Amino acid sequence: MKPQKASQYNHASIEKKWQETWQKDGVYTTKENDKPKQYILDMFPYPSGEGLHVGHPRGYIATDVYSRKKRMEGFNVLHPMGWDAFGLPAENFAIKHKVHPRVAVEKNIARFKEQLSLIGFDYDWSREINTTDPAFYTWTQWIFLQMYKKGLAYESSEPINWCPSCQTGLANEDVESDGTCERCGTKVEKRPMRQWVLKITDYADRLLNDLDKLPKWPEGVKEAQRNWIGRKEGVTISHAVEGDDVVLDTFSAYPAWLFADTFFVIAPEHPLVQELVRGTEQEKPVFDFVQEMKHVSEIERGAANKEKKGVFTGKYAIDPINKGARMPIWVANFAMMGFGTGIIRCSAHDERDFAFAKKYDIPLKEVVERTSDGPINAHDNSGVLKDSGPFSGKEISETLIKEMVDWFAKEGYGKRTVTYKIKDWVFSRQRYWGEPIPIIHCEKCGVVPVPEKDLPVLLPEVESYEPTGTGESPLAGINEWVNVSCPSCGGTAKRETNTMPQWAGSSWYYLRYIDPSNDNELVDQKKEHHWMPVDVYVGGDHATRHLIYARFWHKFLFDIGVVSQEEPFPRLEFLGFILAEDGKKMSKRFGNVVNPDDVVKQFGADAFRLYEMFIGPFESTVPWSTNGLVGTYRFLERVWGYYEDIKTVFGTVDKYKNDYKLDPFNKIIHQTIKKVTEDIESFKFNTAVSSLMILFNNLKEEETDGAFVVSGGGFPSYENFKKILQLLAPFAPHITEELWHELGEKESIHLSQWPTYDPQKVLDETVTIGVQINGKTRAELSIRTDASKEEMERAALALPRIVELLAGKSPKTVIAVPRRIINIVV
RNA sequence: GCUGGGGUGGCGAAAUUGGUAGACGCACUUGCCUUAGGAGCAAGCGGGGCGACCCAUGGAGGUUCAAGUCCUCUCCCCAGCACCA
Repeated sequence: MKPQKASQYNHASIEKKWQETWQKDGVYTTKENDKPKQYILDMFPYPSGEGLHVGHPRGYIATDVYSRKKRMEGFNVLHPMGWDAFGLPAENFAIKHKVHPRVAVEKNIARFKEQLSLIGFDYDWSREINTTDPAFYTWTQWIFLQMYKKGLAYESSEPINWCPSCQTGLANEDVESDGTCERCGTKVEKRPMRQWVLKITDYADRLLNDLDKLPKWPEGVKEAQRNWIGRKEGVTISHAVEGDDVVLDTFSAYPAWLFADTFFVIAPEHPLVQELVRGTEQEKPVFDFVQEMKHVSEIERGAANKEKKGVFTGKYAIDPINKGARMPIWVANFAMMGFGTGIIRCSAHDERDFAFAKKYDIPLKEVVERTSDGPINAHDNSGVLKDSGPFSGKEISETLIKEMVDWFAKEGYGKRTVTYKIKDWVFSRQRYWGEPIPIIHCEKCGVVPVPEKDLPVLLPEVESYEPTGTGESPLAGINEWVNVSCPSCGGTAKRETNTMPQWAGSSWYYLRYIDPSNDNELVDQKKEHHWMPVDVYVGGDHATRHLIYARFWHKFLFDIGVVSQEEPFPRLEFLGFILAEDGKKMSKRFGNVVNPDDVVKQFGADAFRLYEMFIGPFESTVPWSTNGLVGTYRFLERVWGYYEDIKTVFGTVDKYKNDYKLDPFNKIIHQTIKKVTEDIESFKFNTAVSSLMILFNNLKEEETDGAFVVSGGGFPSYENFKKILQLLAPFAPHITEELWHELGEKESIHLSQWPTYDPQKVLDETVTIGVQINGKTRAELSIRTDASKEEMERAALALPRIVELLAGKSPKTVIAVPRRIINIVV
């Protein structure tokens, strides 16, 4: 019998002890040295008032495992953590509870840190950063000024998205596809107002093309960015209007139907509409329609099944393509000012246009043989063109579309044009809790940037954080802050009172960790060159927002010589969420939140960490299961119990170390070293954990046949047992540290050298393979790994079971694949 | 509608990238121990059949000695984008 003992595994005391020791000894402090570097980064959190639930730390645990392993492999590891603390939630909390947002943020950060510390992370807290720290945001403002100098930050008064609840303007990226505010779910309105805008469109092509240089990004994220950038090549065609000086421009990326187009529609808010109808008898009906449309938001108008409505302007445009044809011009709800030119050439082949034409009896022309009733849809790339000039008789294809674009441009029907879905980044917010935009408005000089020596422009104290709702930020009310003298002429001037959006700080924060106390420059060039790029960037969400903005800023910083690479994050690991046990999103609202503090208290940080890595593939969304966690807890109890057994059997560690010469588990240990090493590298943590479990299951079963035999189990050698602990150390840092020291080690296991495997020892000398007859497995064969095909065939045909089944029939062929399979075909 | 990712036991999932499908964990069943708290040990656990066997990776075809994996068609689920001109 194996010695039976109650487990002495006391996670609470072990974990507390080592967390304190690691901190005291500065085990995880990153110092500059000559070792090869690894910069491992989490998307830093927004410290909300709700605290963490068990879903949040999944990514942090992954980077923790990865960075611990890298450190043990001899890399100089930078694994920092910080806080993305500007933004609306803290401000709303502050308004509600009448405290300064800074106070709320400090409290939340303290709470987050406390929760994180219980889990035993290896963050280098000496590099902690906070986007609301003036020493940090001075550089956010500095980058803005550099963009301003390069003409990439400009003022605009175009109508922008306005959230009536948050009372601030928003970027397109902050609006959900159903037209609601990403923060609060309120319907977003269009509202003209003065704002600061960053010219991200200047970088659109590079942001798009360089995605191809990121092979280690998930395809889905890259595709989302491509869609968001939305680059389209096509032709812009200009049309003269009969009896008018007006020219109508239309854009087409799909010119297959240009010969079919018979009418125009213009967006109601298009300025040309007024010109077209001024003084005509259509002026009144058109004006009424435009007024009506003003009350309907663009998003509502865009709802897929919205009825098509419009009014005839009474005017005709001349079609240069179908020589001189007269095309009636309509104003219609389905044309959008924000898309293309706001004017559409319409044909029978577009579902929308078709429905509209039928409703108002507008003549149509078809350029494709029809096979069914109703519209022939654009973009299905099928059909043979007719009545289409030189393209008649040609089959529609992607190549033909490209040819047509070229032809229309070459023949002078239109100009080649590229359009983008991505719009310039609306960068001002009419709220308090953000970085002040470092600009001064002078009566005489106009817009004057704050001189760099005057940075940071500190966010002033204010009586009320309430948004004013007038399109001015609460800062506008602080006269002593707003009124300044112009840095250029000394005359009276006013500060810009808009603040930056939440995304500002996160667009460059990863550079700050490199040199967190550097107040002289954004980042020391030499250190930047040493640490960048980030080797692994881990996070979820933000496929298009943060990850596009950060790439944009980084490219800009590259252009002005501050950073040395064009892309900040060559490898991105996207993580899946953890749902509640009921399969729903974990949320206070559903009352299904599991708190990591409770889990850690009951089962310990190690079991929690191990479970979060074991729960499923890192990138997939999976439901939480406290029962599943019990499994990893039991596993750690077994690990602990295994050490207890060693002590019981050998008496002392010294005896185990010096007198025990057997090692029945050498092979599987080497196999596990290989598996765990490779799996951590490729973020396959679930199978790494499973291979460690398999290893321990085997340790139990193996028999030793010499001295120190415990009936029912043998032990690995002292050295090999330490290797096993090392493999487990990144996942379960506390229990392994404790046992490591129990085994007589003085240094931290986390600073020890990662075990390597001997490729020779990984190979089995025999394998069990399946023997199939006509592709169906009928027997098993245990054979030497290096057996030749002939040997395998002979051995398989000699198996009694096979002889019996063949019943004298001779096989047609035998396929023997060494170390894989034997298939006998009869 | 477009794009991306998926559909494998009761559940979370593995599968050497074309080679014995279901590793590992949970749940469950049986037995031992008789156990204070999600304890331990042994055995079992996709479905059907007493059986040798048969059927099984959303569905239907195909390629192959061999398909969860490759090809064609098709049906669902999740995410992002969408009256995109």
